[in-house]
Amino acid sequence: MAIGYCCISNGINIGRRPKDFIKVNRGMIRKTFLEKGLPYASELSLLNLIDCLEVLKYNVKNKIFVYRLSSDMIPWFSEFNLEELPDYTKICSLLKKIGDYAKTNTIRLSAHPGPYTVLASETESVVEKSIDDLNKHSQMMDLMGLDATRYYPINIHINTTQPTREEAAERFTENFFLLDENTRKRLTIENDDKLSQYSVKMLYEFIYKQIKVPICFDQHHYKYGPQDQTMEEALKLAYSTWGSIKPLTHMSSSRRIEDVSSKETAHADFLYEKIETFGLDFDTDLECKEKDIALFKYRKDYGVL
DNA sequence: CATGGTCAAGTGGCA
DNA sequence: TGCCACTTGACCATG
Repeated sequence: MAIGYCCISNGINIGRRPKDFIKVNRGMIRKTFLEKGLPYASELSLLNLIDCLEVLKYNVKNKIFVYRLSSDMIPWFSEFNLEELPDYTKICSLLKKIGDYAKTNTIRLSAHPGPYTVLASETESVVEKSIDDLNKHSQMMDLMGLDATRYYPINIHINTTQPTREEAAERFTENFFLLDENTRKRLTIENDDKLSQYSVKMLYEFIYKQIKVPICFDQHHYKYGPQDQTMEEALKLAYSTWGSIKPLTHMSSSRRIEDVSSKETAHADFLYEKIETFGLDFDTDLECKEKDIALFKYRKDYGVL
């Protein structure tokens, strides 16, 4: 099992002055985008991608071979196509470098578009934007030269249950076919942390059975989602959907351990429990606020690499 | 350089 | 009804 973290490295900036911070998610507010437009978006994208490569090098130095790419590397990407950026050529060559570096060093990259990506939305414009967003994630991976397989997954939640779980899931399976081919080959789906949303079993019944999209198991979400299986059953069912690809899972602890006033579904700074594998081999993203620092602590606390 | 108000997007749960 | 949470706080005007 290889363990990684998501998007932001906290450790890489220890000892650096704020102006020298390495970060992959420089952005801007709407007002600035309207004022400065594509040239500035291009400039920030370049800086983010340069730093992304630095983060990968830092990861290898620290024996971290699983890493989730930030979805915020290209600011305002919903508003233009990559080809429109003044630095398009440089951006392509950087993406290629990132992919080459990842492959040479066997880093497993993934992406996880967020709450605004609702492929199953009842609103047509939201579906269109979601398709565009997913295809753009896939396009970046294409430019990185990454295989279009679930070894480099683009993982999403269903993000809606309107008007019912079953109907939303059905829309998901229909809209799936509107995605670019490589996007479809990369897509995976994740269980939710709310009783009203999707358990692993529901994803399996409503979606996997129809379109064979593998299920990314989130152990923390499992605890707060519909309790229709034991954790072992849910993990094993999700595991069974990955075929020959090593499954990817998510792990985190409840923030309530650190702050009794916070919501139990919120994520903690660190992981406070050992990852239960039930004898299976899979990769894991730690979803902890302290990022790579949380990974180092986990290794130390549990004596694992 | 530090601080605090403000900030694209969709959906759902909670005070 | 408005805020929080979500895969991740960060931007930027001001002092």
